[in-house]
Amino acid sequence: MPELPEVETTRRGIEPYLLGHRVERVVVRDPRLRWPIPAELPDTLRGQCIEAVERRAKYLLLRTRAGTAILHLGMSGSLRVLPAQTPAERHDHVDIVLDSGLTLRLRDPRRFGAVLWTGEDPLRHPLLAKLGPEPLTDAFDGERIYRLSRGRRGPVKNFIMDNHVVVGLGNIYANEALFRARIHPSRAAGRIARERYAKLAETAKTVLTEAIAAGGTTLRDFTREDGNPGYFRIELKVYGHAGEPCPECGATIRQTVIGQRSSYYCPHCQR
DNA sequence: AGTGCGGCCTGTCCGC
DNA sequence: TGCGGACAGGCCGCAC
Repeated sequence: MPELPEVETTRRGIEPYLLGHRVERVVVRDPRLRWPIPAELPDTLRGQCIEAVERRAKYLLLRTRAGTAILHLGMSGSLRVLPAQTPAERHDHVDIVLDSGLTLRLRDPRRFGAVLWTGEDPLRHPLLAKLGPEPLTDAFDGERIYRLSRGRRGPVKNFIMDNHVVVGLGNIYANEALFRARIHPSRAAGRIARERYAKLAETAKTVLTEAIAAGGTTLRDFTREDGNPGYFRIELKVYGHAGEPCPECGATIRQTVIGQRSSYYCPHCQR
């Protein structure tokens, strides 16, 4: 599923094809995403020039003078840039056709994604207004999460995956960041020292930065039919490695369920 | 306010 | 070989 690094790589991949281009038409083949695609979106977006392609958390923002399209890829969504006449396949739900003859095509088999529209400041949109800081900015640091964590009794893994605390730490990168910080995923968030949170903020930044860099080096050609976003081949040290030896100490990596999510950790390194 | 969890979806994999 | 069922997962929104 697209996590923050994939979304950021997608943003960088599609941006050159969108920026400064006018929307010729919008084709909605299936409006049934997480929320229905607003019926008026095609008419509203048509004729608009795309002035910016931004990302906030895992939302992509296509800014125009009239308003902003808000896209989310959910778990299975992907965006590609194709010649507009390329036949749509199964699960290709939306086309944003540009004056260049290319189209931005959204595919989302599981339809957990979203395409919304707002005429106001998108950062004030209900879905975005209460989000925590971006993980790769100075607003996210150990001090902040240490403060927010006081009194929290739930597992630290749930805590750092909470979008009000920090955005963009999905299941995979939460597992990896906790491993690198040597923190046990089910430890109560409120019972972790300040210095350990400083370390966690640092490892979270590092793992996300590495993943974005990997996305850059393996950058798919977004204009190609097979330019299909997938997992980045960064080296995941614990995620998906249950039963294998820990790369640090050789103990067997364990898998458990925390907050209804698969969690991987080294029982020896992580406390 | 914090926490837990149901629900939305479909492709993939497993066991029978 | 076919088929049912479990599983995966972001994240909203509700219940406690």
